[in-house]
Amino acid sequence: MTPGGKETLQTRERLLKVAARLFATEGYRGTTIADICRHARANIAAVNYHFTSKEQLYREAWRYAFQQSIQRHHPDGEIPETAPVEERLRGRIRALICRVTDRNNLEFQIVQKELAQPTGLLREVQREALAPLRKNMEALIREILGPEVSEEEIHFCQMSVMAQCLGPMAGRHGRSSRHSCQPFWSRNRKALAAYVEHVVAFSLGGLKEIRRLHESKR
Amino acid sequence: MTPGGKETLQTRERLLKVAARLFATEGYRGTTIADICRHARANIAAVNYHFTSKEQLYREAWRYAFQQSIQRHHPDGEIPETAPVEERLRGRIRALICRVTDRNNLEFQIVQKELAQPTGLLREVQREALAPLRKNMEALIREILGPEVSEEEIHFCQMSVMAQCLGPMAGRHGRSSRHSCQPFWSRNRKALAAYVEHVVAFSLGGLKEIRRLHESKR
Amino acid sequence: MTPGGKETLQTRERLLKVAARLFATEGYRGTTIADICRHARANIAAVNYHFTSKEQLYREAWRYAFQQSIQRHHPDGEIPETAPVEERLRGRIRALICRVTDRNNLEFQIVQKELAQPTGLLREVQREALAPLRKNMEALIREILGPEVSEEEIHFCQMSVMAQCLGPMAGRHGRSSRHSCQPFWSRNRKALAAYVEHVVAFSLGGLKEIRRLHESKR
Amino acid sequence: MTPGGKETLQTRERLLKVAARLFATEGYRGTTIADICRHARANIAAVNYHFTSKEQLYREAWRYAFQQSIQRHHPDGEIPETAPVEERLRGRIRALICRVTDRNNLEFQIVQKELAQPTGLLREVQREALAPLRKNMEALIREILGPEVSEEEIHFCQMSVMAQCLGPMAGRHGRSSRHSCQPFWSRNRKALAAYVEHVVAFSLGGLKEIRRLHESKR
DNA sequence: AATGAATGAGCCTTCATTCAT
DNA sequence: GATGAATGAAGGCTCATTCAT
Repeated sequence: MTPGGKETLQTRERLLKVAARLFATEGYRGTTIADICRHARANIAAVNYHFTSKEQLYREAWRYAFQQSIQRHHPDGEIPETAPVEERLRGRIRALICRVTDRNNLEFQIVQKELAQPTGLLREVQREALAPLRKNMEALIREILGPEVSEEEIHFCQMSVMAQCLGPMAGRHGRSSRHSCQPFWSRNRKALAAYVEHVVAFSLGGLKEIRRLHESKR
Repeated sequence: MTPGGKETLQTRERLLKVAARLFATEGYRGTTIADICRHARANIAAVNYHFTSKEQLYREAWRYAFQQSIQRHHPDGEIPETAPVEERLRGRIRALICRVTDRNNLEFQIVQKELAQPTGLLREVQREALAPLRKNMEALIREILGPEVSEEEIHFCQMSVMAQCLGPMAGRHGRSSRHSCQPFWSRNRKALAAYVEHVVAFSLGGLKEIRRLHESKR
Repeated sequence: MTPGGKETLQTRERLLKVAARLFATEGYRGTTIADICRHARANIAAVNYHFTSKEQLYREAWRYAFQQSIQRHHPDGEIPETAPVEERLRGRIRALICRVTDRNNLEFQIVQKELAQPTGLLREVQREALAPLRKNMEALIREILGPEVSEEEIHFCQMSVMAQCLGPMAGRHGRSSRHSCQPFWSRNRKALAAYVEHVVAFSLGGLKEIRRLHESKR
Repeated sequence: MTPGGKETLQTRERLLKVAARLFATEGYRGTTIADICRHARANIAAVNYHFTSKEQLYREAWRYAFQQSIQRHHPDGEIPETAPVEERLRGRIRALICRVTDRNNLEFQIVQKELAQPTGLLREVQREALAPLRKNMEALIREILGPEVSEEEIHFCQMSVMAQCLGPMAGRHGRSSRHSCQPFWSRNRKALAAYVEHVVAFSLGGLKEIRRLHESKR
C-alpha cells in the first residue's frame, strides 16, 4: 500500500513491538497469537508467516526488547572508566535499577517471567544479557575487595548487589494489577533515586565488612 | 464409598498434595486439571467436585504448602527472643534462605511464580505469608538501626536483606530444567551455609554503614 | 440419556462406524475430524476424548472394519477342509473377491488407500490381515504344485492369484465417483460370479503350466 | 528477468519436474505448493502464476511424467509386429512390469495413488494412458484365444494379465517407507526378470485353460 | 514476467467445566 | 459421595490463493 515496501517492514516490526509488550505483561503462555495479531492489526496467520512459530517470535521479541533496552540505557551509567571504583559501582547500580524499574523497558519483565517459569526458549538470555552483567559486576567487586578474596566470596557479593537491584522487579504486575498496590518506585522519581543511593551505601558497607572479615581472618 | 467420608478426605488431601507440587514446578497455567487428577489417582471431575474450580484449588493448594512450610521451618531459626539482635537476624536469614532453597518446600516456588506472573488469585499470599515476614524483618532492623532512622530507610534495608534471601529463588526450574545449570546451593550444604554467613555479614556491614551515614548526617 | 450407559457405547461405536466409512472413501488425509463428528452426531472433541488422536482413531477404525469383515465373510468360502484342493482354492478366491468388491466391506478400501499412500499407521494391517491371507494361499498353491517347486515360484504364483483377486479394487471411488464409469462387478451378481469362475479357471491353468514347466525342466 | 522468456520456461519445467516427483511419492494432498516451490527454487506464487492452481499443476505434472515414460519405454517391448503372438505378449508384459517397477518412472506411481484416491482430476489418465494399454492387451489376447471367445471373457483375461503386471505397484512407498520391507523386484534385476517370465508362463497357461474350457463347452 | 507479503478458511488438539447418573 | 462421558471455546498452526507491486 505505502510505497517502498515500508508496509512490509512495519507489519513485522509492529508484531515484534506488540509481542514484546504482551509477553512482558502476560508471559509466554498467557499471550495468544490472536492477541498479538489483533493488537498489531495483522492477520492471524501473520505471526507464522513472519516468524514460523510462536516460540520463534518469543525469542525474537525478547531480542528486540533487549536491543532497545541497551540502546536506551548505558549499562555503566555513563560514568567514565577513569572514575573511582565506588563511582563506577554507583553508576552500574543506578543504571541497572533504572532498567529494571522502567515501565517502558520490557526486557527485564520478560526475563523475570522467564526465570520464574522457564520455557527453555531463552537460553540466549543468560548468555547475552545476564552473564555480561554479572561478569562486569564481579570485576568491580574484585577491584574493591582486592585480589586475595576468594572467587566464591566475590560471587556471593555479586549476588548480594544484583539481588538488591533486581528486587524491585518482583511484584511487577500485568493485566491483573488491579489487585496490587503500586510499588514504591512508581510513586515518584525521588523515591527511586533514594533507593539507588540506599543500595549503593548498603552495598559499600557490606563490601567493607566482607573485606574487614577477610583481613582479620588472615 | 467407604463410610465416614474418610475416602473423601483422602482424595481431597491427595489432590492438594499433587496440586501444590505441580503448581510449584509448572505454574498455574502449565498445570492442567487432568494432570493433577491423574497423579492423584482421582477422577477427572474430582477437582471441580472438591474445590469448585481450578482457581479455588490453586488458592487452597498454596495455603496447604504454606502451612506445611511453617510447620517444618521455624521462621525465627530457633533463636530465643533473648539472644542478641545480631543472632536473631542471623537466625531469621538462615531460616528464610533454607525455606527458599529447600526443594521440598513448595511454598516459595509457588510464590515466586505468583510474583512473576500474578494470577490475582493469591492476594492472601501477600497478607498471610510475605507481610509478616517483612514486618518481622523490619522490627529487627529497627532494633539495629535505632529509633531515629526514617521508616523509608528501614523499609529499604528490609528490601536489601530480603532480596538477598530470595535471590537464590530465581533460576529454580520445573520440567524444563534440562537446560539449566544447577544452582550453587544444590551442590552441597556447605555452600549453602557459606552463603548464609555471607548474607549475614554483608547485611550487618550494610546496616552499619547506613547507621553511620545517618549519624554523620545529623 | 438412555439408561445403562448405552449412550456412551453408542457414541464410541458411532464414531468408529463413521470413521471407517469416511476413511475408506476419502482416505486418511481426506477425512477431517469435524466430518466424522458431524456424521456421527458427536461433539468435535469426542474423537480426541475417545481415541486420543486422529491417528489412533484411524488404527481402531481399520481394526473395526477388519473384524466386521471377517465376521461377515468366511475366508475359506465355507469349503470344508476335506474337499479337493481345487475346490478349496475356488472357495478362497470367491471369498476374497467378494470381500474386495463388497461395497459394505470397508476393510479393503482402507487397505488399498493405505497401500497406495502409506501413513505408516497401519503396520498391523500387514501382520494381521494380509500376511495370513498370503500364507494360506501359498499353502494351497504348494499343495497343488507339489513339494519340489521352489519357494520363489510359489511366492510368484501366490502373487498372480492374489493380484487377480485384488485387481477389481482399483478404480473404486469415493466422493468423486461422478467422473467414473461403474465397474463391471457392480452391475450385477452374475458378472461377479462369472469373474470368480474366470479367475479360478485362469489360475488353475496358470498353475498347471508352471508345474508342467517345472517337470519338463527336471 | 532474462530476455526471451527463457527463464520462464526453465522455471516452468523445474516446477513440473519437482511436482511430478513429489506427487508421485507423497500424493496430491501430501504435497504442498510451498514444498514444490522450495524444491524447484521458485517463488511461492510461481505455481499459481504458471499453472493457475494446484489442480492444474497436478494434471500437467502427470502428463509430463506420462510423456517422459513413453519416451523411455517402448510399450511393445521392442518386439516386432511380425513375431509370434506369444513373443509379443511377453514383450508387452515385460515392458509394462518394467515401467511399473522403475523407480524413476513417476507415471505409474501417480496413477496408483490416483486409482486408490481419485481426486477426479486425472480423468484423462484413463483415456490416454490406461485405455490404450488395455485395448492393446485385449487385441493380443483375442488373437491367442481366437475370435469365438466372448468379449467378456477377453476382458476378464486382460484383467488377469494386467493385474499381475500392476501387482508389484502395491506397497510402493514414499516418505514413510522406513516402515516397509523392500519389495522383491528392487533386490536385483534377476528377480525382476524371473517374475516377468513367471507372469508370461502363468498367463499363457491361464489363457490355454480358458480356450480349452471354451472349446469343450461348444 | 515475477515476486513476496498477506490473507482467511480450516485442521488437530487441549482443557476447564458440566451433566446424568 | 463420586464418576466418566460429553461439551464448547479457544489455541497454534498449515496452506492454497490473492494482491500490490
